[in-house]
Amino acid sequence: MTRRKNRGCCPPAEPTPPVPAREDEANERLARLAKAISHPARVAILRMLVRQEGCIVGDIVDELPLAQSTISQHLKQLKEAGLIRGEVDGPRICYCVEPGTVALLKALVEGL
Amino acid sequence: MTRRKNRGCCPPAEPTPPVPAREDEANERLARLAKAISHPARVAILRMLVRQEGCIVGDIVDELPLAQSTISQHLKQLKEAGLIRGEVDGPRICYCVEPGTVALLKALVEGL
DNA sequence: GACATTAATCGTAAATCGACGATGCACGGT
DNA sequence: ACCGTGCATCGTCGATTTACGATTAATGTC
Repeated sequence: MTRRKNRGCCPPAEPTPPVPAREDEANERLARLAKAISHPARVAILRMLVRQEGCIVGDIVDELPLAQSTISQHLKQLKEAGLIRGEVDGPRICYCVEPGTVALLKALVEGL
Repeated sequence: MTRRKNRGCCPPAEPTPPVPAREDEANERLARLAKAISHPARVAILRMLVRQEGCIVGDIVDELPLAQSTISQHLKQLKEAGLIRGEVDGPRICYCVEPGTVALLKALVEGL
C-alpha cells in the first residue's frame, strides 16, 4: 500500500485576504493568482490538495506524468502565489491548500 | 469629446459552454482561461468590456499605459480564449465580452 | 482616387516558462 | 557516523511571453 491519504498535516488556515479596494491592485492580484493556475498540472495539483488526497509530493508525482523536479517547480509557483503551503512532516513535506487565498481567487473571479 | 461609451455593438451572446465532465478537460479549460487573465492589462481590459465602457480599441489604448500594438496582442489572447469577441464597426473594431465564457470561467474556479 | 484614421500584423529583443537530468540537502533509521 | 529516502535547487535547452516601433490592411471622407 503505497497510497497515502488524508494526513491532516495542515493546521491553522490564514484568514481570507480582502479583495483589494483599488482596481489596479485587484487586477494585479487576480492576474497573479490566475497565472498560478494557468497550467493544467498546477490545476490538477490544486485539486488534489483541495480533495486532501495525498498532500505528500511523492503522491503528486505518482499522479502526474511529470518529473519530480518539474512537479517541485509547479509547487513552488503555487506556493509563491499563496495558494498552497508546505509543512515539514518528518522526512517528507506535506502540502496543503491555503483556503483563504482560494477564496480570494473565487471572489476576484466572481467580481469580474 | 473623445470619450466613447456604450456603443452596443455586440449582439447575440453564445450560450454558456458546459463545464467539461472529464477532470483533465476541465483542468485544461481552466488553465487556458486563467492564462488569458494572467496579466493585469488583460484583466483591466476584460473589466472595461464587462462595464461596457468603450469597447473600441482606441478607448482601451487611452486607458492603459501600453502601446497600441501591445494592446492589440492582449486583445488577441483574450479573443483566442473565447472571453471576448470583436465586431467590425465601421473603420474601428468593437470588442465585447462573451458572457458565456466568462460564466464558464466563474464556474470552473468555483468548482475548485 | 487620394488621404487620413484605426487596428492588426510583422520583426525583434529581453525576459520568463516548462521540462528534464543531475546534484545538493535535510531528515530518520540502522 | 553512515546510508537511504524525499524533496528542493541548479544548469540547460527550446518555446513562449511581453513589449515596442514599423509596416500593412481596411474603412470612411474629401
